[in-house]
Amino acid sequence: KEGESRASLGRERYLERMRAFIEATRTVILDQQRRVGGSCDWGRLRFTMDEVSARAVRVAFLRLHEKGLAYRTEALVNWCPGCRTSVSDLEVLPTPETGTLWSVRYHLIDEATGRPDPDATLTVATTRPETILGDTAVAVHPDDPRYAALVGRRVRIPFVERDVPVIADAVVDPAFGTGAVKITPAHDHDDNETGKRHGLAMPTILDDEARVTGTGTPYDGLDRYEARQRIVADLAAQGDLAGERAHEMVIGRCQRSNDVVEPRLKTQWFVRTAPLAAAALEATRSGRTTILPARLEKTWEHWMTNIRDWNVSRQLWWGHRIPAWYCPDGHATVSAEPEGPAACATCGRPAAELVQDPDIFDTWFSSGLWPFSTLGWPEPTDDLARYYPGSVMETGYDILFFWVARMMMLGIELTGEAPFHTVYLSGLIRDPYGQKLSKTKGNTVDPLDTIEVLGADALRFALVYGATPGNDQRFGQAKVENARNFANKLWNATRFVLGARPSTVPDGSGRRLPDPAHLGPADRWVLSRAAATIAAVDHAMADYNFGEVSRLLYEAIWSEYCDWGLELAKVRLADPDRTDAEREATWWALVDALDVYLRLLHPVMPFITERLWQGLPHTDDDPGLLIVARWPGARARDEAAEAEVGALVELVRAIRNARADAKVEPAAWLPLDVYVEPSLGHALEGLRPAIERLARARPLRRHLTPEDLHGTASATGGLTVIAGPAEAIIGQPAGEAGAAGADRARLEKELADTERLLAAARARLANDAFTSKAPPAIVEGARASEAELADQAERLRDRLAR
RNA sequence: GGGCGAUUAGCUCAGCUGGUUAGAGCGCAUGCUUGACAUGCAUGAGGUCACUGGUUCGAGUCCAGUAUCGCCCACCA
Repeated sequence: KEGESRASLGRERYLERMRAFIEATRTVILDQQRRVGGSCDWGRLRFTMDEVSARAVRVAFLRLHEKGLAYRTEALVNWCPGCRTSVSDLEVLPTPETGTLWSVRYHLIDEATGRPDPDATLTVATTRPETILGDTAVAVHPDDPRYAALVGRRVRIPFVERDVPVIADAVVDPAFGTGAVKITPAHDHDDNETGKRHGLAMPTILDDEARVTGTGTPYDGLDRYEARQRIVADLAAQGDLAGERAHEMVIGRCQRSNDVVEPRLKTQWFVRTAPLAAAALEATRSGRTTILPARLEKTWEHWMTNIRDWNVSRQLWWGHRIPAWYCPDGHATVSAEPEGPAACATCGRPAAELVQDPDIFDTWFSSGLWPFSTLGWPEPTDDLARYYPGSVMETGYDILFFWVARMMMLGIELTGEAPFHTVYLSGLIRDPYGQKLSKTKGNTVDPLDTIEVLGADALRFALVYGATPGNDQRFGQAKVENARNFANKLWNATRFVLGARPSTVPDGSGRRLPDPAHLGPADRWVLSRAAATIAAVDHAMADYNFGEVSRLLYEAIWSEYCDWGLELAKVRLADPDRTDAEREATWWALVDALDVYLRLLHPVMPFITERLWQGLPHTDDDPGLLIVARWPGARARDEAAEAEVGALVELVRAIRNARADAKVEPAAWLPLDVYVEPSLGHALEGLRPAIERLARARPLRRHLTPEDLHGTASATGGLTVIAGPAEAIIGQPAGEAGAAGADRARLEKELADTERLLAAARARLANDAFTSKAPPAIVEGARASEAELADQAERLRDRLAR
């Protein structure tokens, strides 16, 4: 609630609030579930706070501690004064800001008198003057001639009146500021390292809320920023402020509270990451775990090789409490038992005298155990044996380090096996303007709102459709609408198929496969395209290319199955010349292909495919639920049928183009005749009714021969169409003249295009380098293409000559 | 400072190991109450694949460099 914080509530009321929150969340989820239907076993869906995973956390920590991989020490940690807790390196966000760089004069100590020399000064540059109070040295670069003589001398720190040495350290950049750096080992990561190298004292001068403390100066009790102002003013007053200027810098802010993080010395628990990271690296390098996309493996390598020890202590209240108990002498005992150890492991003091660490674990510590703690680890449960290690971890690349890295490190250490063989990293969803979704910007999308309007399948399909591994995608309503339209298309296609059942197939009859003996070319084409789609989808799936999977299915279902398959089937089903057996075969082919598509699409659109699939005829051994139905196996394609229908598609498209070009009334049914080259003639002959229907033409009583094919169009004022191995003449409706000229112009343009391509093809083939160096298959393809173009050009010329 | 990604149609994006004329959706234009679907159908316009150079018979694709945008990592006070 607004205005309530961990600090204002106190521990008990805080925890009470949190429990209430979780209960409320649970109510919402249950309510959703009730609306959607289905059931949920709450016994198996537990928050990680419950006793099962709590035990996993304690045991994990105990094991790490026993191996010396968890240790407690005073070290510099990132401290958020707002949250009053330490945070991990990853939770500190570097934020560019304009600050001030002040130059401050420190007075050198006159070695003779032991007093500061009023005239001899060393000027240091700092963005944080308040930390002067914690300075224990001034550092210069060892090779800096300006300061060579000063190394080893002492300067006086103002206000605290402390004398500190001038030291030489290569960390100093002589070109920055004055080339002299004040060293505050307790409040800066660099300075801390320098301090350790030189054995400097590390006085802490800021308390938990970032107020100055323990300096013995009047600044004690002031907030850090107030102290900064006062110190700058006081330095100026006493003439020791040498200058100030604006300075672009990067400041660390707390991911949660946005407060400026202060490095502080704290006694905390750490996990030694070097050996864990080495094992995680070994897993990826050996290929036992693969990171996708592969380029992110580089990032992973870099991070894992530069990782620092992990501070796991948090001074928060909601979380797994660290299972360490301390005796009055400060000995730490780690125990996996909830009530703690019976006695101090070091000195044997009884449990009654021990006090548990008040801190809790970093949330990613327990999350890092998730792949096995959820399966009952450390108990050797059946679930663990069966489901660990897992297979694929899918998550956004933004938590590769936060979560995946921790799961890998802890998983390998505690179970001996990497928790998954593949890490698939998806991109992030951005808003339509490319902005990162964020609550503060208010550009977040509630999926439930989208689902309410356009459906869960549409949302899911849209997200998968746009996904390329590791690449962000902009997300807008339009994409979901397109996916919704696709769902609608699928729905209607299924409705059509079910409604087109031949009367000779009894309602409710079991599933049958189409009888090959009675299939027409269009039917064989439908089945062949389904076979091709199975292969393509399998291939894309194996590559984790889910975007490609959805694109393949969209294309196959909409542009092939619906646009041509169903249209061709309509003709055949309505054709009085076909036998019942043929109509049945056609229908069963439609059902079969639809069944395949629904199965393939199910992972991407689970709800609608399930619903539609259940309405299809089934065999006795179908499970009745698509979600557990078999994935389609590989099938043979029918090259001949694909060529035949391919030619049909080409011809029909050409006819439609010609009609559109000539602006023939769409409603006009033109007389049509088709001449097909003998090689394909027979099959297209069988598809004649389909061509007529799809081209909106009606049959001519007399079929044309090659001889009178030429001449008919101009004679009748009709249109000539030449497409691949087929030619067609469509006649003008009576009373409409003038198309002959348009027909001629169109054919001339087509001839020009064809000749341009033909010239290019011939030039390529005339190039010896091409024919000698290109692979034979490519050259063959070029030859075939050249022949085809030459033929086409020849026919167009012939046509125009008459 | 280091590393990585992106740059393809007006917009959002595909384009797998280089191979004939570079694709989709949306948008746009024209026309359609086609007995599954107007959440649809048909047809069309629209691209020097950021730039420069290189490798190759052949480059959106490979290499080098440049520019712009973005992300990650990093101890410049």
